[in-house]
Amino acid sequence: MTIQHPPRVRIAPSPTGPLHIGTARTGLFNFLFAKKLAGTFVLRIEDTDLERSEIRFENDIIEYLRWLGITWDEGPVRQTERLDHYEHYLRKLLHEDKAYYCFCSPEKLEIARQEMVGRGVAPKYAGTCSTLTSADVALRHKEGARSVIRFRMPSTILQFHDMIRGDVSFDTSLFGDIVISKDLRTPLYNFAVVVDDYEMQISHVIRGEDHVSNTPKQIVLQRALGFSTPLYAHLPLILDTNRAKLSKRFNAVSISDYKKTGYLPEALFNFIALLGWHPSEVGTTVNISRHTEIFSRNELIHAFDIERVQKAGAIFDIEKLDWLNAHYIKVCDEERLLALLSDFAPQAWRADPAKFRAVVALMRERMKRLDEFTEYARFFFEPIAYEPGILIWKKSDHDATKEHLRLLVSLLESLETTSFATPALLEARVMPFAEARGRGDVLWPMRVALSGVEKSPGPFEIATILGKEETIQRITHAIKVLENLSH
RNA sequence: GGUCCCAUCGUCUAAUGGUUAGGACAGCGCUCUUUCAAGGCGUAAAUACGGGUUCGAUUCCCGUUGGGACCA
Repeated sequence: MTIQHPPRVRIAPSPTGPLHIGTARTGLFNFLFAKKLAGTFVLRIEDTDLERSEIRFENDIIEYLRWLGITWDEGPVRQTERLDHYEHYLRKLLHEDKAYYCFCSPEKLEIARQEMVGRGVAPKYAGTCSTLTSADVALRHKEGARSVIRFRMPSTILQFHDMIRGDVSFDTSLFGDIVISKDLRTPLYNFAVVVDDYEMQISHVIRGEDHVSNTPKQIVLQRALGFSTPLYAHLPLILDTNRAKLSKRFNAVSISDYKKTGYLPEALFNFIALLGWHPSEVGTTVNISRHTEIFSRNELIHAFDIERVQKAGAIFDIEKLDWLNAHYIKVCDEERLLALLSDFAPQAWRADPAKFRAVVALMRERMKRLDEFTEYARFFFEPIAYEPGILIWKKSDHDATKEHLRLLVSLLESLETTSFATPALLEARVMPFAEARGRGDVLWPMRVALSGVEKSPGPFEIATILGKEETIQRITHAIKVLENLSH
């Protein structure tokens, strides 16, 4: 397919909840599509549901879209600021008798619906009010009767082309006369979308698969209004591990949650882009190694092709996200990482900036998420407590361990402070002793004495950060602990 | 229930009529090693099923099964 003009695309989230991973994905694909083709990306806030829309959610959506690096060129445009436009087209449809007022009560409609479902028929409006004259309508309105506006659904087999799935067709007679607006100032979703997409000159509608059945309704509306029809692409859904639409009951679905647990935006961006899409191995100018899935923002933009997106839903696999995140933490700019960690490390840990920096440099290699830093790095900054038993290496015993630590302390005391400058330097000084007594016999208790945990970076890395004084103090303490244990 | 959509390793996917069905994550093994990670090397693992079309189907068509979405 060739695209002649730069496309105009949009995302249209409802501010009824924080930015959801699915909305972010739709936004991301629209963004990639627009950037690739030098098009325009519009952000539209669909806030016509006054009951559920909240400004804090709109702010959250905007904040986290930006955080992810999904930027738009126009907007945000709010539907509540466009009520005049909807009213204009509503009046036009009413005037042309393509829409009509319906006075049927919800109770009666519900009874009719139940009856049709009982017969195994697709429930649809019977058209009771479709024959009302304008005089009837005027009278009912004068009496104060409540009404909605329905669209006269034409009966046709409507076919449209989907950029991802190919041709899709629906029998519109199954829809019945749908409600398009509660009143002249309260348009419903399918109607408002049609007006907005037309007026904003949206050329490609890229949205979730949950909207496929709305598409024929919208196309019929476009035709009634004399609007052109954009091209459609319905993205497969992101699935939970139980293969159902991602739900907040089982997983974190808000982007803000991912930020809070320490995922980097570029990791999420990279990961989400690969959920349901993958660059072609050939035919692209981007250098895509066959052995990596780490792609920069620009690589993703250049390689993006909407027609290559998968048709089937994709399960959200957090393990892969973790792996990507670990990678991005490793290659993150140091100053930026230090700043990012401010949300995860107590202020007191920064009392000695050089020490904090050294700890970060060491721990960044083993973190999958930023929030792990809080736990992994704690022993560098706070008093440690541990089960005395873990000081003893599996192949050693209590007395030997105590003896090794005593000798180690005197060795360390004899060293110049400069020996603690780098792990390599310290290692050169201590290793001969460790070799003589058995590496594990010395290194294991040394490391545990310094860290208080069974799993940690190496003893020399820790000791050089702690410094000579603190190192000796912790080992001395460990010896005391062992002595108390034997009594 | 009706309508629509979908189906390659556990997961994300590559291969659009001809490949020993490739990669990534996770797993497992080895290596490194004082521990845990990381790294390096290696390994296991898939075309849902049944019919066609074709010299040849992961690939095209039909059906079955399974899954999902939407409408309620």
